[in-house]
Amino acid sequence: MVRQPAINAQNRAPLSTERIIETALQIVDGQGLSRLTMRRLGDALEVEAMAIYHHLPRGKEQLLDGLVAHVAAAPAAVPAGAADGGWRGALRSWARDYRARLLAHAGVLPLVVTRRNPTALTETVVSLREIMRRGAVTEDAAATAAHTLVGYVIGHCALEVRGTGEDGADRVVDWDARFDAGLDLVLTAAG
Amino acid sequence: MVRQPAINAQNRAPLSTERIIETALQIVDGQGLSRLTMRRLGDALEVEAMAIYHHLPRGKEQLLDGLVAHVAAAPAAVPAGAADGGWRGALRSWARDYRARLLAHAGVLPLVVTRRNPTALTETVVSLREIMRRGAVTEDAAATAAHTLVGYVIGHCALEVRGTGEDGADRVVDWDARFDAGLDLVLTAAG
DNA sequence: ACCTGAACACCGTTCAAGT
DNA sequence: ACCTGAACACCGTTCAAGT
Repeated sequence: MVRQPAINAQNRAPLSTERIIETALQIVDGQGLSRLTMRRLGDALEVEAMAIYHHLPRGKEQLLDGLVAHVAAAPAAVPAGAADGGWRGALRSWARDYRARLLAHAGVLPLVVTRRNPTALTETVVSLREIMRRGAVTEDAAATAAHTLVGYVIGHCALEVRGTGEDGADRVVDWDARFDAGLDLVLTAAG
Repeated sequence: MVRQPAINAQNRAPLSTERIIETALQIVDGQGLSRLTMRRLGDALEVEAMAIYHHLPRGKEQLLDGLVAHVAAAPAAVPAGAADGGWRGALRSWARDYRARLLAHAGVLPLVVTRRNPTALTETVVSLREIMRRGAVTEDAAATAAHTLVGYVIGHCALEVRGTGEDGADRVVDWDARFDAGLDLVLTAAG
């Protein structure tokens, strides 16, 4: 048995920014955003809370920014060649994936919505515009449609996690179907 | 001079739920959501923080719910007769007003997005569906379009306050124009 | 370099007490 | 009925100290 450099004297994996962010996301997903505290995060990492500051000098602000970057940065894949469904199909499947991602981490949605984190959503919007530009959509129309699409996806997810309850208590809303229907409206109008 | 029942012995207007909510909104608009604390709110109301609990027994939770209800509950006006622009025009002007409202109170946007507050958005969604039903849109299409529209408006506002910055540092985005353009896409597709 | 421990200035909330 | 004051169990963060 030679030494294992990834394990320190206390037999624990050493702290890393990535492990901190992932553990924080577990807490948010499991217990909600309000239960994410530096002290609890320290406990989950089996470390004193203050150790976190060594990896995230800006403290909790930086932690929350990291969470947003981790879930909101999901660029769309540019379809290889003339893929089936064309650029609309590529945008549709991106939108479905992105929605699934946001709903899986609904606790961070308020952060995604209002944290001023340029890089996180920027890549995503740029990738959407690129897909449309290749689909021969004019630059202006692509810019508008990209914002419309991202706005729709985020906004609809927000409605879903809130539950608008406009059908009374008993009638159930089929959110999957409703999302797809609204997505069709947006994609049909784009370009 | 007869007695002024609205002024108490300490020469202050008595506390009321409405005055509490409005003062809280002023703090959020002026200093941001993170600076809204019960103690600071008490200071602004010239009262001990604990006095607030007499009017809002559920404490800060109830306070935040009140803020959401105050800014997010804005039903659309049903157009009198066959107004100019028809139902699309009514929805368009509602959307513009609603956006202005959300941007004026951007600090509460994260609360609007994720607080489980049925009544606040429910009235709004119902009023939108009602307008479309009168415009001879089928019930299913109206339900979908209402969610699409509200989702778009909220999501777009979220993008605006974040600032996606996808055009680099110098090129400025005309958010007003972009919102209107996206709104046209959604309204054209609806019905 | 990486982590700890004690300390500071805050939080939200309870509860008994005042008027 | 309405508000106060002290107290409790938490926060995020700084800073000197340990290894």
